[in-house]
Amino acid sequence: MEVPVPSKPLPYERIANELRVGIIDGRLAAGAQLTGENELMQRYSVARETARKALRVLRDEGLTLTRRGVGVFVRDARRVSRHASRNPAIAAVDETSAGMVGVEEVADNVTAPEHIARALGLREGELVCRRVQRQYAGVSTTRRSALYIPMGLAVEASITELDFGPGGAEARLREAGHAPARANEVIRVRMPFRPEAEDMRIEGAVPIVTILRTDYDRNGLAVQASETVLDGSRYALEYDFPLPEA
Amino acid sequence: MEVPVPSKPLPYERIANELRVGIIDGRLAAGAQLTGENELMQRYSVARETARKALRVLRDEGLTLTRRGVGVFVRDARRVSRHASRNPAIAAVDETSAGMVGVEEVADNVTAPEHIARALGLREGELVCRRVQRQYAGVSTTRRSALYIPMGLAVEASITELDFGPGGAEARLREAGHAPARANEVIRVRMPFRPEAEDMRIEGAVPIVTILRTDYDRNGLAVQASETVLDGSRYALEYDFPLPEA
DNA sequence: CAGTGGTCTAGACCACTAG
DNA sequence: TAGTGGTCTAGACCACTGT
Repeated sequence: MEVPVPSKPLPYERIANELRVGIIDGRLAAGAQLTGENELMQRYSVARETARKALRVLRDEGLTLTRRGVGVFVRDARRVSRHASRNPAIAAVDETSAGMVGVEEVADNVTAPEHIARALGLREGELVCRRVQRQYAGVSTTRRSALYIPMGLAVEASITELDFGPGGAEARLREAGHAPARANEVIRVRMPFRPEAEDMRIEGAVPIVTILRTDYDRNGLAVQASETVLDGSRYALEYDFPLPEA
Repeated sequence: MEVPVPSKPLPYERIANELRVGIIDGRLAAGAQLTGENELMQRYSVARETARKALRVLRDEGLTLTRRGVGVFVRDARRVSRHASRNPAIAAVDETSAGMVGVEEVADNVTAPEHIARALGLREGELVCRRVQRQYAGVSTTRRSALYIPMGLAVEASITELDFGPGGAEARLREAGHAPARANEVIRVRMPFRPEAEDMRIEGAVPIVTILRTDYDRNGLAVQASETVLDGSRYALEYDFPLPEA
């Protein structure tokens, strides 16, 4: 191990460390307010930017959440489970956040984006029926998703713009004999870009999870593909799957 | 929409935006060096900290990687696929990174941590056989994992410390009639803590993925549980699973 | 209004890397 | 040694929030 011993922590590191243990060991519970910049400056005899830097470390670790003009607070680390095999995958909408919860939804027909075309086995430029959803929980968006169905199938299953009918696209596909029998999901994780974070009203340093899902009917035909973006701090993703024999 | 128009971007935002589009549209390819602090100061007539702040935005978005004394560079966004149903789940070790690749491994017997005991259906304080792995790719650790097997099963399957035999624990369990038949995985995403990031030699703002996996034999007995920590920027996780009839 | 965090400056010193 | 990024200071002004 050529790891150099941490020797003497820098001022901002020392402050960050002390605050962090307070959070992790529970002395500072979720929602609790941290010592502010001004008091940190006095208590540790450091300059403004140094106190700020310490607080920035914690925010970058996703431990805190900053409210301008108010203060710095410990984040709520609770998560909602998303079980991929279930329908709907997200059973309960985030109960942790007070305030209104809802889903915004629009539908239209577009030419399939490249990666969606690939997932659905379509040729470039083919039409798909698209439904875009946006889920709110409290003040922030917790989920954004786009569902794509090949145009031919959509027509066959009587799926039209603006109205997927009772039970959603699932039910229509089922009625048309294309009930989804198995699915594939590809998960990617990354940090949101700044404009994106604002759009999703993501606060602090929170990773984003993107899920590209493809559903197949019992004949192996790709019947729908969806792309979902989740606030990574609010979900736990769960999968159940069989293992191959050999 | 009550979203206020961005009006006039702040100096640091403007700099960050210009650099970002350069990266996203490909003018600045992976590995390319960005304009440094000093030149940004002159080119935009801003102070040190302002130029630094612009660069920090990109680093926080996981787009760049900073090498002290050298410069700021565009990250390589390529990922390795981890297919949960396959064995091993990670087919190819990161081909993108030159340099040595390897796995460090130690095994011992310990009392099961609480969440592992829960996953394996053990009572608190029961013994498990543990194997800890650490995978390197180039300079950085790309994976850390701990595998737990109930002591009783480990004995039955002739799994001992320091030597899991050819084919690993899988093969031993199989021979003992406890071949894993299905698995459950729970995925969580978060930002690494500072000490943790140093330990994993994670550079820049990169989310971490933790996977808690439990394998069951055909009788539904939990035969092994594992906890894996991945550098979220380097992997794409893939799942294939059947969907329920109803 | 007082208190909070957000941005910015000008200048200093340090640590690391390469040629 | 020259050039890079990392830390820190002291002070300024702004924007937002609550009372």
